[in-house]
Amino acid sequence: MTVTLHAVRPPTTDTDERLLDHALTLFAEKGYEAASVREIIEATGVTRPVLYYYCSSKEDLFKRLVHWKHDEAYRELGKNVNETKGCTNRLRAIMSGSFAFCATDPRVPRLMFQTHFGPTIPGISEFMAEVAKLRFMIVHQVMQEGLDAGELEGGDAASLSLIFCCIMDQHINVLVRMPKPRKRLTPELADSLVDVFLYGLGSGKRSRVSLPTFAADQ
Amino acid sequence: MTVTLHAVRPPTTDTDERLLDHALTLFAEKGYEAASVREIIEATGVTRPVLYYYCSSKEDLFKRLVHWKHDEAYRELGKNVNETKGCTNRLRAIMSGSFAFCATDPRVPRLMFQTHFGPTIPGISEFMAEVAKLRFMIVHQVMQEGLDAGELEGGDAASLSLIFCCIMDQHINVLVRMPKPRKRLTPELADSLVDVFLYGLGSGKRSRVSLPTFAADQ
DNA sequence: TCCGAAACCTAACGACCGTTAAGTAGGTAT
DNA sequence: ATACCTACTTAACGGTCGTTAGGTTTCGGA
Repeated sequence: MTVTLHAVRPPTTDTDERLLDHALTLFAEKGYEAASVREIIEATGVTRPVLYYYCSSKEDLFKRLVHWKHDEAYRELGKNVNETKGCTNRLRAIMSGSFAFCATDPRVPRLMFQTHFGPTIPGISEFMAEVAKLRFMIVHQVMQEGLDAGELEGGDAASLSLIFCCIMDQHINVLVRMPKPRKRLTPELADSLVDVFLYGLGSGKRSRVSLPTFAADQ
Repeated sequence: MTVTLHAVRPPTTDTDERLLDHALTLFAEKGYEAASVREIIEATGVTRPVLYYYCSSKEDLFKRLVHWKHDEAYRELGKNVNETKGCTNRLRAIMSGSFAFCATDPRVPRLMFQTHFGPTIPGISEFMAEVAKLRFMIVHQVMQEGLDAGELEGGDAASLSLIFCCIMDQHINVLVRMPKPRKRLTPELADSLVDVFLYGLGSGKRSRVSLPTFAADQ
């Protein structure tokens, strides 16, 4: 049981895709546990065994859905970052690119974050941690380059990445739950938040920040 | 149904308190929905009607528990802030005070954040939003004072509070899920994160940050 | 000594959950 | 025509959930 399917299986038929899409809507709205397969198949307009015809279980349905949407976002983000030069610009690309993707379909970040930050669900939480790690590594690499190039200072790449992701993810997480997230997750806000990350919000004389080392173990 | 009990009802008997404490453990570990009343009463060593003797429902059990622990933290935090003068020092007091409280009993932040950021649960999510707002208002007031005193600049009090809470809450949320959170949520890290908030992590010349206005409506 | 409230028990209730056994319509290759 | 695969159907299965009806013990006050 709970065999991880590493192979990505995008939707094959129209019914299949509608099933995944309605699953996205309901999972994003009520969470993995609270959204029942009965609701999903009812919204899609099919019967229950149809779902089990395309997916081996509810867990498999969820993973197919996340893979489907995540790969889309991940490909786009990676491309944007590679086309950009310099740490600051790359951070802006990550932040505004993520904002843009989340603004186009708020269901995706709603599902991602509430599953990632919500209660532990056996089989699901580990999967989401893996998915989140992929995105974190992009940020981590940009931070390391920024430190090596002398554009950043004050801590190791892991600490800096954590702070950056705190600001980015929580803004998405909070704003996407408010009305009209499209009006809130703007490129202007993204650029300003990168500025906050780089220069802070104090009016006083610039001080040298020195974060404690981030210990992965212990 | 779902009548909000505004009156706080702290534990009355030993059994009552043990019930709330084991509920905290299980809610923090598995989440509100996944932790069943059967598990809670089993861990406590009583039978099911005992739970319904002290609480009118599972939802009431949860709210009593959150009130119990939150009031404790809230009183302590408010006292620490009032004893401190100056925006920077107050922010340090909030951050390190929150870190200290969360380090003493990681179950509390685990329950708080996973319920607040997790999937919407009717009756519970609204309650948690109210609870979270109390803490946010403390931060908001300190930010407003900092702006008025000229210690802060670059945005309105709501935007600044959101950024500060992003950094603080997500660090708690992430670190409290890792092993030995007591070793991670240190006063040193708290002070450093306040420095990051004030001065940023860029090595370049100080730039003036200007966040877009935070619109509560629209 | 009797009473009643507080603190507990046993034993079910109905509702919903994820899942599946078994069968069928429709197209396609042999 | 027949065998076969895909895409679906009806109708249940066993399990867990939150909750409660109704009875028992304990014990301080009248």
